[in-house]
Formats: sequence, C-alpha cells, structure tokens
Amino acid sequence: MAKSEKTWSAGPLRIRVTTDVPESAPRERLTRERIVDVALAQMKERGYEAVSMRSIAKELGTGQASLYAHVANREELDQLVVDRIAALMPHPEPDPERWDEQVVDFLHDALAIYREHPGSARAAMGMIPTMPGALRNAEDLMGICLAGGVPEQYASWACDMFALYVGAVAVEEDIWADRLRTGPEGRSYSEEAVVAAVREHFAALPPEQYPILSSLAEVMTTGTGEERFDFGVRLLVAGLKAVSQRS
Amino acid sequence: MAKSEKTWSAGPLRIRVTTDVPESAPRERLTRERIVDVALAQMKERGYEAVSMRSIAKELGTGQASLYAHVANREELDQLVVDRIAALMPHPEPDPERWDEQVVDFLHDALAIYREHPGSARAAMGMIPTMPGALRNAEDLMGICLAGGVPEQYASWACDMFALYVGAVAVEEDIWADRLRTGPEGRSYSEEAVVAAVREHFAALPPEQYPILSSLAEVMTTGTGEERFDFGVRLLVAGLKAVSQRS
DNA sequence: GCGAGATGACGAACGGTGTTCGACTCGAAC
DNA sequence: GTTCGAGTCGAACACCGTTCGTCATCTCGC
Repeated sequence: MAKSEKTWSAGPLRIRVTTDVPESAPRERLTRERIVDVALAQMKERGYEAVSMRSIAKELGTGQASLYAHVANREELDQLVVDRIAALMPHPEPDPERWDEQVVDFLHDALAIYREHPGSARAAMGMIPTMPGALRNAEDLMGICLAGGVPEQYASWACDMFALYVGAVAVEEDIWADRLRTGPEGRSYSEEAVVAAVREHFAALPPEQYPILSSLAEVMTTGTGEERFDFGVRLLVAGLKAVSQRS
Repeated sequence: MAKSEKTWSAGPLRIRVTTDVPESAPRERLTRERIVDVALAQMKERGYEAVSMRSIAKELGTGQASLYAHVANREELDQLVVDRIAALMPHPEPDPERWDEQVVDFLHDALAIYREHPGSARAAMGMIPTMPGALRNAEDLMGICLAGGVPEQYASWACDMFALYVGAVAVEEDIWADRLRTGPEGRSYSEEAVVAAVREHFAALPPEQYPILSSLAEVMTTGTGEERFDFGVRLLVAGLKAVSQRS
C-alpha cells in the first residue's frame, strides 16, 4: 500500500490527511518521447486530423494540461514529430560517379518514410529545418549534390526545392488518404475508384471548350503515385544537370 | 416606408399583424458571390487562419447558419475561392517557337495571383481541378506544352507537377506571412530579419557535424523569394526539355 | 385579394479544437 | 521534518465547423 496525502484549506486553516491507497498505477513518468510516440501512432492509425492534444492525453491516461509541461504547443509537437521521422533517413556516402542516382534514391527514401508515417508530412509543412534530424538530411543531400559538381548556389536552391517537392507530394497523398478514410457513409472508396471518377469527369467535359483535357483524360490519369513521383524526381535531377552544365 | 409582417401562432390560432418599418437596411440578398468576396477580402487582410464561417457571417451582418443556404460547407467555400482567383489567369495563345518561355511566364503569373490573394493557396491545397477556372488553366498549360512538342504523357505529368510546385511555394510564403503577421509581441518581424536569423543559425552550427551547412550559410540564404522561384521554374522547364528529348 | 407552400435567414446549441489558470501532489534537498 | 519546485490535471476560455428548429418573406395558384 502506498500513502496518499490530501491537503485543503478552509480560510486560514490548512488541513492535511494521509490515507492508504492501492498500489495500482506505476504511473510511468510523462516525457517528450512518450508524447511523440503516441502522436505518431495516432497519426498512422487515424490520420493527421484525428490527432489532438486531447486524444494524446487520453491515450496517455492524463489531462491535456500535463502535456504542456513537456511541449510548448502544438507547433512544437509537430516539430518534434518531424524530427523523429527525419532521423529515420539513411546517410549515404557521396559517390561523385553516380550522384544523380543518389539524389533520386534519397528522395524516394524520403517519400517512403513520409508514407510509413502518415500525417507527418502535414506537420512538416512550412517548417524551416532547425532540428538535428532535418539538418542532418539537408547536410547529406547537399553533400551529394556538391560531390556531383553542382555549383554551390544551384545546389542550395535545388535542395530546398527537392524538399519542397517531396513534402508537397506527401501532403497531397495524405489529404487524399484522409478523405478516403472518411469516405461518404462508411464504406470508404478505393483509390482506383477515385482515379476512375476523375478520368470520367475529364472525358465528359465539353470538347469544344476543353479539347485537350477531354481527349487526354486517359493519359492524364495514367500512372500510379509511385510512377508519377519517379517521373517528377527524374525531371528535377535532369533539370539540375541541365542548368549546372549551362553555367 | 416598407411593410413588415409578423405572424405567430398560439395553439390553433394564427395571428398576423402588418406594421410599417423604417426603410433602413436594403438588406442586400445573400449570394455565393458576396460570400466569396468577403472570404477573399478577409484572407487578404488578416490571413487564411483568421477567416471562418463566423467572421464572414459577422461582416455580412448575418448569422453563420445563413451561409449554409448558399455554400455546402467550408470545403466548398474554399473551392469557390480558388475558382474565383483561378479565373484571373491570362490565356496566352500557344506559340511553338517559345513554348518554354511561355511556361515560365505562366507559372510566374500563377504565383503572382496567389500572392495578390494571400490565403488562396492554402485553400487550393489537395484540390483536384474540377471547377471551370482551374480546368481552363490546366487546359491552357497543357496546350502550351503540347504545342512545344512535349509528349502527351510527359506533358500531363509535368503540368501536374508545375501546379504542385507553384502551389507549394505559395503555401510556404503564406504560412510565413501569417507568422510574420502574428509576430511575437506586436511588432512583427521583417522578412530580412528572419532570413538573417536563419543564416546566423546555420553559420553557428558545429562545423565538425555540419561542415557544409555551416560554411555555406551565406549561399543557402541568398536570394529573394522571386529569384528562388524563378530558379525553380527554369529548372523544371529545363528538366522537361531534357526528358522529352531523351525519348 | 387571399391562403399555402417554398425558400432564405438566423439564434442557439453541439461537439470538437488549442491553450491557460489555479489548485494540487509528491519526491528530493536542506 | 519541512519546504519547495516540478509535474499533474480538472475546469474553463475562446475559438472552430456544422445542424436544428423557428421565423420572415416572397411567390404562386386560386
């Protein structure tokens, strides 16, 4: 049995009573780490929108206010979440011979990690990398580009752009996933169903007003997310090569 | 003087009384257009986050519930806002000789319009173009690329990517603008102050862990938003040329 | 001219959000 | 032993999007 103290005051009086209490909850101490753990788990399970200070506190068996002893606010929590998953990135050794393929792989890895942790992308939006995890990745990506002979200025701007692109793709996929999750009336749509619907919508447009969109409906809705992303990444790398050589 | 009718029922009785009322409020009828007008104005003035169904209703001198007679929900309102500003885009005649410059100009115009209407970019996030305004722009951009000889499949994916990039840049600038607006303790920071702070932060990193970031702090924080965006756009177009010719 | 029905307007409320306040508990140091 | 500060937490505040039921007004058929 453990002891529990209760104190209360009535006017100038202070009364204290000690009672015995069943040794129930070892009551693991709240820490930043545990809070971030729960936030990540909930994002993965129910989507970014479903995560709130309340839901986190509830799962930890505590009150919302307790969280604020460890985390300044929601924004800082988001930063911590992002930094946590940023730390999952690999750290390839720059190889000047195949720097372009290394960049492609790096970006694919980044998207894969975003995908493994749904919701994290939205937390990362508009965030300047200042925490260790994100900084490490920026350093690595810059290293690859510089090793490949990309001029410093171009490498700087391009890395910025790469991060923006991967983030934007991840956010879009995430918003989409949330919408599918909360499909109208229970039974959530499948991804293919949505793509098919968009294709039909394009195909059904009046050809006199939208000759291209209506006739290219098929082409425009072709490709999995993976294929489209790969195209984008290779386009970026090809572009960086082109503008680098030109100078 | 106008007439005002008041009806009420007491049990089975229905009583109606007509009174004269001062012709005060012409009480302009609520319409989608007026709602969108106010939403846009408020976004411009106080940022995306400050706009709510409540704030719109208040400015229109009505209750929140009234808005829902004209707009299904917040998401539809956002769509209408986006469609409104999408209609502001010019419609250039495709010129095969200088299709690349046309794409560059088109994207610059798009960002300029996002900038003129702060907040609109965030409303556009994750939105599949289905309304007239956005469709028109997709059609135009596709037309320019196809006229330039870009293969259909590449043009489709690239246009998608262009829109994503412009949107992402606009959203980032917007989040930033909101943060500056709500600067810590009244006096809002200037943009230069933030850039300088980031530069110092990078420069102050431990060189043994972050040799590149710490030494390139200056280069990485160089360039106005406009210069960086222009670099990105030209990189994209160069990339599209490269992958197109390769096939 | 009058009654009935449709439609728009709207106050109040519901369940959610992030955040703050003040009271409380409790372990460790003096 | 007592004090003190850090951690805990219930309750509340000010928001948010949305819905309900009621009321006002306008239009149409008679």
